[in-house]
Amino acid sequence: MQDLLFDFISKYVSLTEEEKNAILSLDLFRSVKKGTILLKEGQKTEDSYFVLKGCIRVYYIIDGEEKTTAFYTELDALTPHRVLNNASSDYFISCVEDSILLVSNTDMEVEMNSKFPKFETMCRMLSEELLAKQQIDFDEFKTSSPEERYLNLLQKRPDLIQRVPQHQLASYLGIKPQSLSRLRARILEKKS
Amino acid sequence: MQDLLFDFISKYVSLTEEEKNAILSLDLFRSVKKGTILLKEGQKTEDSYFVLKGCIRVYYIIDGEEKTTAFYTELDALTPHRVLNNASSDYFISCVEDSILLVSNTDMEVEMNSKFPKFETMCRMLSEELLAKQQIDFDEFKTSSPEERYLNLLQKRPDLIQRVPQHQLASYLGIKPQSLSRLRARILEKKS
DNA sequence: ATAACTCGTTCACTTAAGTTAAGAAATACT
DNA sequence: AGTATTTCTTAACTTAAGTGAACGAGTTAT
Repeated sequence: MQDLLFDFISKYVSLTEEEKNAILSLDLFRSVKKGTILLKEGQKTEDSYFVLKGCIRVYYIIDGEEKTTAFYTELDALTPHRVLNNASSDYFISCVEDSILLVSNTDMEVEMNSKFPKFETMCRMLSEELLAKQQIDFDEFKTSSPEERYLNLLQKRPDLIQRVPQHQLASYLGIKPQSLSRLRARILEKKS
Repeated sequence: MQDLLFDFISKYVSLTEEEKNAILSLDLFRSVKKGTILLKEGQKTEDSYFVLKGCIRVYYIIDGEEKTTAFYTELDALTPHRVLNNASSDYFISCVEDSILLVSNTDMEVEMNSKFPKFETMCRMLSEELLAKQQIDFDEFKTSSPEERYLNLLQKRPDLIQRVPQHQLASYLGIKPQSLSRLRARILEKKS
């Protein structure tokens, strides 16, 4: 499990054994049961999550309805929004499956950043990469229809469609569960 | 114009006069005429833009149609996607108005990052902030209808609706120009 | 000044998503 | 096992967005 982490880090910077031990000594690994709510609406957590195994999701409750906006699976990093001024747009983070996560908080990061410049370099590279990826995802979302989004997801993250409830997937695609069912039936019809 | 830049930077790190001069000596300021295309589909520019005055937009051409996905105005930073493997999703950057931009490239950034740790800290903080903001924007987009998106935009960036052509705004909202016209008519009707 | 183009709006029609409701299938509960 | 709950699908109807076409206003070009 630790190897997964260090392999990931090695894509950005190379660590010495001492640095690896420094990270391990922070004791960041955490096992989380399916259904656990990591962050409730209104709470102000500064924790960041890195998924080693499993799946977590971000959702809002708007007019009493759950709206899922993101899924994070193996080797995905979730950095919180840290909503600045607007209090209304609060969200939840919950565990879709039993998962193994790496949990860090801001204080820890600030300390690591000042202690090891390497760490700051990695954080910069990682956020730049996440920003770029998210820009592409956002652009794709804007420029395609729900049906195209579904087909796109089928290509890029086929596992998600299996491991995640349909109604959560639906709002992730920006539609209602009923529309997703219909949309899938439509696609099957076209194929035949 | 330089003050705008240094005021912006001062939100993240404090610079000495020497550091300020180092930045100025890079000669990054650039005046750009309305309609200028800064990046053409297929080109591989590593330039980043920071808008001091004016407005630039990002768009794709899909099936012969322009799809605008982003507008950057005063004090917005545009970092390129640097599409990794997928060549098909290429985009354009063009000038909506006569603008004054700050243009930097990757080489420059790499040099500055290694020379001044402060600069790297600023870049990290900036990307983290941009990432968080974009996550919120993306979530809002996913969880709202075209009409809600328009009303939302009216609140948050009322200037955009004035300074940008309607058909560009439409695709930015994820709809066709005709739908935007209709939607606006609908809203006016409701008010009366 | 006229012609060509772009831009925004409107209309009629088509298509797809939202809504409400009902029922089947799978899961969790005790 | 049997009940309750959640999840998924289907259907009928409503609402809104997509499409194709037409029109006037404003802009650009010649």
